[in-house]
Amino acid sequence: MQQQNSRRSNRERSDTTRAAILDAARGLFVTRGYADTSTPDIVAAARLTRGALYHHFEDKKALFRAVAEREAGAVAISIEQATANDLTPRDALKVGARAYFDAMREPGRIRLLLLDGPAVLGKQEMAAIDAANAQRTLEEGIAEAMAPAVPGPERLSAMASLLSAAFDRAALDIADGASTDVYAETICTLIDRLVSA
Amino acid sequence: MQQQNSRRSNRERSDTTRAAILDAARGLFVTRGYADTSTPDIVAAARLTRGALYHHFEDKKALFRAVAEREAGAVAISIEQATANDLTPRDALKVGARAYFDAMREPGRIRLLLLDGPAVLGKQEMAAIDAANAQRTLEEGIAEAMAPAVPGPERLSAMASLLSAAFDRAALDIADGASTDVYAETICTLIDRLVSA
DNA sequence: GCCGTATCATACAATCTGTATGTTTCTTCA
DNA sequence: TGAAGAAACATACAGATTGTATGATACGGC
Repeated sequence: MQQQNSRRSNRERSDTTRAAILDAARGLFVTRGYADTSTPDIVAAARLTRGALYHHFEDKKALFRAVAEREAGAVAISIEQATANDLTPRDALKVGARAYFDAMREPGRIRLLLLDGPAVLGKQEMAAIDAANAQRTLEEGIAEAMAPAVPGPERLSAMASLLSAAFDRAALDIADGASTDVYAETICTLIDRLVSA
Repeated sequence: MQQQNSRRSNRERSDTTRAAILDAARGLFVTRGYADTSTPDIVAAARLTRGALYHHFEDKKALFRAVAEREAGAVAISIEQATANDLTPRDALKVGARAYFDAMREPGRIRLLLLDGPAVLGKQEMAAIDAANAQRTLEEGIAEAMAPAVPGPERLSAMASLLSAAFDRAALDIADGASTDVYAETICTLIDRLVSA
């Protein structure tokens, strides 16, 4: 006889508490930053205990990694949706940039992905999280847009990295009050001139 | 009767211990990162005690700020020296970029100024530290190089910010093993195309 | 030479992280 | 179905860290 509704499968229990911890952690990481957020505060916000946290995550850094991965995934999905229509490679770059700016306006993503992320996880790991596909897609986009005058792989990779850095900085400046339109236009001219060799 | 050479002025005492703390802190911040460096470790490396540290610096963050400021100042001097000769505005941008890459190869500067800095001090304060003059010089350089087709102040500021972000990313990638020459050339073409409106 | 202050050392309280251990709930299988 | 075992979670603990408060020593002005 299973008592009313208090009987839940282990999988179900794990999923809900894991999600609760992730949500609470995201909220605190965003408002206070990673360093100034304590695990007691996180579990208090999630109405749990530190036992649950350390059962689901190896340590505080692993929890942050999970939060950052989830956030980066959401950003990636937004961009994919925006560039799903068949566009010219050059327009895909521009539309993708605009979609990235819009996605990064979601409060907290700047701090999570561009400020705390690199410091907490290191540049390598952070790049692996969001650029696993982004870097490759960017390279492909640039290559197609510049065809047939495609630069060598090293130059291409460098161009993609620099362009992605410009995207990040644009998102940062926009979050600090700069005009999205001005930056979108500036990025567009940047793409145009970069591509029109 | 002043005992042999142990008599030093207060100013002298302060300067040496302050420098010792800064040096020790820099070394540890660079190798372990800000978060994984403890104040006991810092003062142990400086052969002092935490009392001295908290006498000279308000807290750990203030110490980091002092270290970062000193480092950013050194970078700025390197760039100024490199661009001191009278060059065309466009060449000044290119030479300055190259000087920046070289200056940032000094071990630890990447971590201090580009990774930990923004996370610990925030984007605003970090920008105030290194871009106080850099941003303005960059804008002037771009404006002169693009003359007479100078864009409006908003666009100009955006271009300078994006270009500076590209510089930073280039320094990061170079620190991760990318070729300095490839990135220097890529930055040069980027400048050429951006400027030749 | 003495008193106030700056410099630095030591001691302390509060907090946090990670782990170890205990308790409850679910799952499996005989 | 009913233990036995494992998973999920709570509690307790040890070590370390930060910032402050207090104490000792060296310097500076009168």
